[in-house]
Order: sequence, then C-alpha cells, then structure tokens
Amino acid sequence: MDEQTPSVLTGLPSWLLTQSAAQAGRIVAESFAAAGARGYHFRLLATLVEFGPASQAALGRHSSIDRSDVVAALNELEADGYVDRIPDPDDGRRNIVTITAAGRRHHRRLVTVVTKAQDEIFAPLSATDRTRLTTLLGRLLAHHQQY
Amino acid sequence: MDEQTPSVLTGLPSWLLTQSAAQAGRIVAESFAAAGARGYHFRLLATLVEFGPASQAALGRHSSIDRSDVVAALNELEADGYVDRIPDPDDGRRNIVTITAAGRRHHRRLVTVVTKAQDEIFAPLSATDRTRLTTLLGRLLAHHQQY
DNA sequence: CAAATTTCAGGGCTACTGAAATAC
DNA sequence: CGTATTTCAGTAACCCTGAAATTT
Repeated sequence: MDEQTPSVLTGLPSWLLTQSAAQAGRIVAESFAAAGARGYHFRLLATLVEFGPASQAALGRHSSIDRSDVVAALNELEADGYVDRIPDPDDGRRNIVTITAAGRRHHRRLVTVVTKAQDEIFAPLSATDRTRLTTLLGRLLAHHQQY
Repeated sequence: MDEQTPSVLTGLPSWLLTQSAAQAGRIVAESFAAAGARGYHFRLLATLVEFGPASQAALGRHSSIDRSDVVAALNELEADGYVDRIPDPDDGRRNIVTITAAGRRHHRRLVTVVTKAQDEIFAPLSATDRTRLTTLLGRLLAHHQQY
C-alpha cells in the first residue's frame, strides 16, 4: 500500500475483515493456481474425500457452491480425470460423482499447498492469537450459516 | 447451510476468514445496492472526503482500487453528479477529482448504511470480542500491506 | 530517455439468477 | 400436480494485466 487508507474505512470492522480475507484469498488462489487448481476444485474434492460419492446438488450444499458453478467445476475436474460422473441408476435426475485415484492424489497435493499458505497468511500472529482469531471467525460464520 | 461442511475446510483458518468475509461482503453489498451504490463508490467517496481532491492514481492508491477500476467507478459517480473530474492545469497527465455537495450527501448516506450493516454482521460477538477480532484483523492486514 | 497518468480491452474467480429439460 | 436435479446462459462485483496515448 503506497498511501494512507481513510480512517472511515480502517475503522470499519467489515473492512478489516473483507480486506484481510482478500489478502488471504490472493495467497491461497496463487498457491492453487501454481498447482493447476482453484478454490472450487479443492472444495469439491475435499467434500468427496470426506463424505464419499454424492450427487452434484449434495456436493454443492456441502461445499457452499452454487448448483450452476458445481457443473462447471466438475466439468474441469472430470476433464482432468479427477472425478467420475455417472448417472444414478436409482434416480434418473441425479449424477453420482466419485473421486478417482488421481483425484485423491490431487487433493492431497492441494491440502499440502493450502496448509503452507496458512503460515504465510497468519505469519504475524502467534499460535494463541491464531486460535483466538479462528474461534471468533468460527462463531461469526456459524451465526450466518444457520437459518 | 443445508448440510455439513468438510472438516478439512472448517479447520482451515483461511477458510473461516474468506467465508465469513463473504458473508459480511454480501450484507454490505446488499446494503449499498439498496442505496444505489457499491463498494468502490463508497471507498472512493470516503477517500475524497478524508483527503480532499486528488488525481485518479492517488485515489486508487489510497483506496486500494486498481487504476483501471477507478476509471469505471468515477465514470459512474460523475454521471450521478457525485464527483467532478477536471484536467489538472499544472500536470497535463492528471485529472483532479473533487467531491460535490451531492456526493457528500451520498457519502453520509452510505456511512449510515454501512454502519448499520456492522451490527448485522457482528451481532453474535460482544463488544469485547468485536474489539479483539478487529485488533487481530488489523494486525493481519497491516502485515500484508507493508513491503 | 525513463517514468507517471489516464483510458480501454480483456481476463480470472467467486457468487448468483433465470430458464429449460428431465425425472421423481 | 409440485418438487428436485442437471445444465446452460447470463449477470454482478472485485481484482488484475497489458497496451496505447499523452505528458512530465
């Protein structure tokens, strides 16, 4: 940052939140890009690893990705051989999405990559402060995700 | 959120940060939209109010908006009569951007709007926790903005 | 000459809407 | 019938790059 930021902005909690998130997002996005991926890919693969094969709609609900964006991201993951997409024999509306062995390797790679990024992002904070921050953010997120 | 989020994600500090920021950003963006504005407008007007007339490049540096996006946002603000854009007589490369009386009124409106949004965003946190959070985020942001 | 400014054209990523076709 | 799923087309906002024209 070259010059001073208006105090009207720096005094806004939401500004601190969105701006620091933008910095974090930039670092994570660059790390993913270097590994040939982006955020949606990681979120979908992580969901498949944790919950197993699922329909696209279920994947979207788990990973907070819009149904429409799930389609596009899965197209890319499928083209790279990281997931299989087959029609559900029990429900003609659905596809069953499964992660492949290559997909699991890719996912492990991305976990490593994103874990390293955490250190760069939260470098200025002690372990205690990181815990304090994640606790507060966790409460914030939980509040806005319930309904 | 309908279904569970993978623990690989919820355990990532950067995920908590970017997701809670996304929620905050959505609330702020909706508030701005209801007032006929968006984030860039507010950031530019706040900069003009705090630092006075400035060139577009200086505005961009103050508000962390790319030179290219400053052009587009100023086009909109100018069309609405919120800023004046005149060539700098002392430097043929520059425009001098000035906020108008209507622009100041618009800015005050947006300050009210964005202040109200803070309460909705940080509702689950006590005043003490809000201070803790903003302190931690401020340190994070300061670290990534220096070089 | 190099550097700064404005402008335009364009892209990437996340997030979202509306509509169609299909199946439950 | 209403609801759910997949897919496509399109939009908004923010962030960023490259290049041209102009001026310092």
